[in-house]
Amino acid sequence: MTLTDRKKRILRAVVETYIATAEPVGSKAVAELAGLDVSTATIRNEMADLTELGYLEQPHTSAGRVPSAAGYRLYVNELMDRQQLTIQETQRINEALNLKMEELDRVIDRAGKVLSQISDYPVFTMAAAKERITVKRFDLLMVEDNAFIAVVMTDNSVVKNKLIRIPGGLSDPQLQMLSAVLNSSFVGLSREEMEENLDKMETRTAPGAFELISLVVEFAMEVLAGQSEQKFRTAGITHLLEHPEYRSLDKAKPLMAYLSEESDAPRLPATLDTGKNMNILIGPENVNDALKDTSVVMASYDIGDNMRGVIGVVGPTRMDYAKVTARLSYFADSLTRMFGKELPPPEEPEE
Amino acid sequence: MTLTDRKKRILRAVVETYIATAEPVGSKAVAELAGLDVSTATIRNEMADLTELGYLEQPHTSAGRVPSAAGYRLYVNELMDRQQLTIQETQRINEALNLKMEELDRVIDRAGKVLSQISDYPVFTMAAAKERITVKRFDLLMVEDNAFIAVVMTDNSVVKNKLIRIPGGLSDPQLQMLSAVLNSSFVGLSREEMEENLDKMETRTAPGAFELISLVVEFAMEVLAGQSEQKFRTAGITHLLEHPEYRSLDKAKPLMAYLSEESDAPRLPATLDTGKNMNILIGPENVNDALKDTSVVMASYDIGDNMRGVIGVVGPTRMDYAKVTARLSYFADSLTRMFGKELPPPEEPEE
DNA sequence: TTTAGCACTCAGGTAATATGAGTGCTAAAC
DNA sequence: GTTTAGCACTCATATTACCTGAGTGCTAAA
Repeated sequence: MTLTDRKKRILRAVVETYIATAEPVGSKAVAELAGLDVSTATIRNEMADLTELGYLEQPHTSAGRVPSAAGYRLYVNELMDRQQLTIQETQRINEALNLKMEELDRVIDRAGKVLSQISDYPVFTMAAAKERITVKRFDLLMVEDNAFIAVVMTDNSVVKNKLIRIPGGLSDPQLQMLSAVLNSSFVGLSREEMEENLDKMETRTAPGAFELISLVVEFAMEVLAGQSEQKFRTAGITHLLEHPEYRSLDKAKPLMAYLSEESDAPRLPATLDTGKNMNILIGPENVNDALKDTSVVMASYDIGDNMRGVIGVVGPTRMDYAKVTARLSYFADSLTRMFGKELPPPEEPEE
Repeated sequence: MTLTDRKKRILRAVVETYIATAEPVGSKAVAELAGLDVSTATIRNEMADLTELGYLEQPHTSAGRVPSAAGYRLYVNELMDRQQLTIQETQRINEALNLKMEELDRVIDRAGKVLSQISDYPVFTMAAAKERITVKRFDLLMVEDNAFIAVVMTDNSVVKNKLIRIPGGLSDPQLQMLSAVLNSSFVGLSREEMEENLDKMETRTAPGAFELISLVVEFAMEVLAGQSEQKFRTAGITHLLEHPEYRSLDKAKPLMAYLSEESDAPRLPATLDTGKNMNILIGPENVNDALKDTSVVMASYDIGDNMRGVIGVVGPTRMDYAKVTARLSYFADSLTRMFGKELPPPEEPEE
């Protein structure tokens, strides 16, 4: 059972004016906006039907209509126009991403900030390794007599280092020995495997040597843990306060606390339909309690070989989905392209 | 001209009850609280005097009194009791700081988060190099044939690395040559000096070699820049919303935007009296516009040899100064001690 | 110098009332 | 069957008037 064309146009008009005004929409406003050339009474009848069908809701008897979650869903799936970005916006995005010589984390942070600015909603980002990562190689560099730098390179080309001090001092041959052990016994192992291996080694190695080895291996394990850990970051949370649904602090506080990682609730995408590269979760579709009255639009992108990132926009259910999805998908494509995947070039907006 | 003892006790009572209740304080409340055994009429006379002198203010004729900035100042300087921390709090702080194996940034972040939790106000942190820093040493490690890792160590013992790809590939002798040039010509130089040196070198070096050199030197310059840059971070900004002065969003928004680095205003401590290690700025004493109705309590601490950090608490002028200063000074001492300075052990609170 | 007493002020709460946008329903028109 | 004009009804919100009470300053007596 699909809706008549007229019902769809009316629903669309309701959703769009409600998104714009945040006030319940009456039959008169729809009559003017939907361009249907029928009277308000007809519209009222249609709106009554739509309410019956569960696409609209009525805050109280004598008020206009407001879209329900199902109404937004239908709008997002079928009714919404694809928006074009302005040239300024695409330039802004490209500038933000085209800075070279930056670390991955900083690029992602910057991306979140810019997306937040051009969408006027808070933005979150996450990045994590897709699968098992291992150490590809260890390097040790002597510094003075009582310290060395351990350099660990993972198979997703992340390089981390740490300055390790040894009170007793260390000779050059000792260092080479250490390096040999590390590179022969701990390369190609996952975090868990490293731990096992270290345990086995403990009994059949001289205590002094073992201590050295475990210092470096523990650092490597940390690096691996850091790679598979989900790094949740946010930008622009104060944009929340611009929307009337968060004018009351009781509403705003929990969500802001959640986003700024002051609450311990699990981080966002419990559900991420990996088939599609753009996901929209509307209000109650969110599993997480803090997000029940909130919509989330998110996209995923690939980082290098073995990592995957998610970038998403958070806002009231009355979110400007058309605007947000357009900007977000451009962003996600740009990020993927930037990290090396070849994609067809994005449609450039016309002058 | 100093105030009579009675006036001081009255002022103190007003400040403390106003801090606790956020409501203008009347003569009756003061009579009960200040323990002075005089009538409310007497108190009224004294409060009229204090208003005359500029220590108190009256929102409107028939309301109680509220401390002025000068009133808070006097309270902070002379009247305030030193608070003791509870054992739980000191344990909390120590736990938060005693995690080894963490990077500096993460320790500071964690410190901000915990301070915010135990003080119920937003917290900011900054860290920056005190003076000129230079590169102490370059190391280059070959990775496969067309890439190497550049490891840069600065004289404040920070080590950073970067994976550099060279499309053409690079031989081992070439790499050793590069390392020799870097270590002989760019060690001990500041960022600016490096830049000069690089310019000079351009004319009298083979283009291919120069390109390689500048790739690494530019990375080193970035590292140095990152060290002297002020890293401004915040934690717990949503605590703002718990205080009635920020119940209205018009008040809360600009300050939150400022703190979450969404505004471009210059970061905090324009004034940091480096003589003392604890600074309190009350309302209009803040130069920055976004902080005009806000108080800032901050402390500085030393990080290793050549760096200095600032950690501070932001809140309404009606801030619980006694509570905040006690916690903050314990924190700053702990941080300094943690980074190696020997200090007399802090007074442990009694059971 | 302190205190009791008193008239005065004024922000904030409560209740009463008005407004008007929007509805559903009916009956006539198309 | 569909559409529309008309009308009575609903109810959130704005407006207004009024009341309350905490707190004040001042005066005159202790």
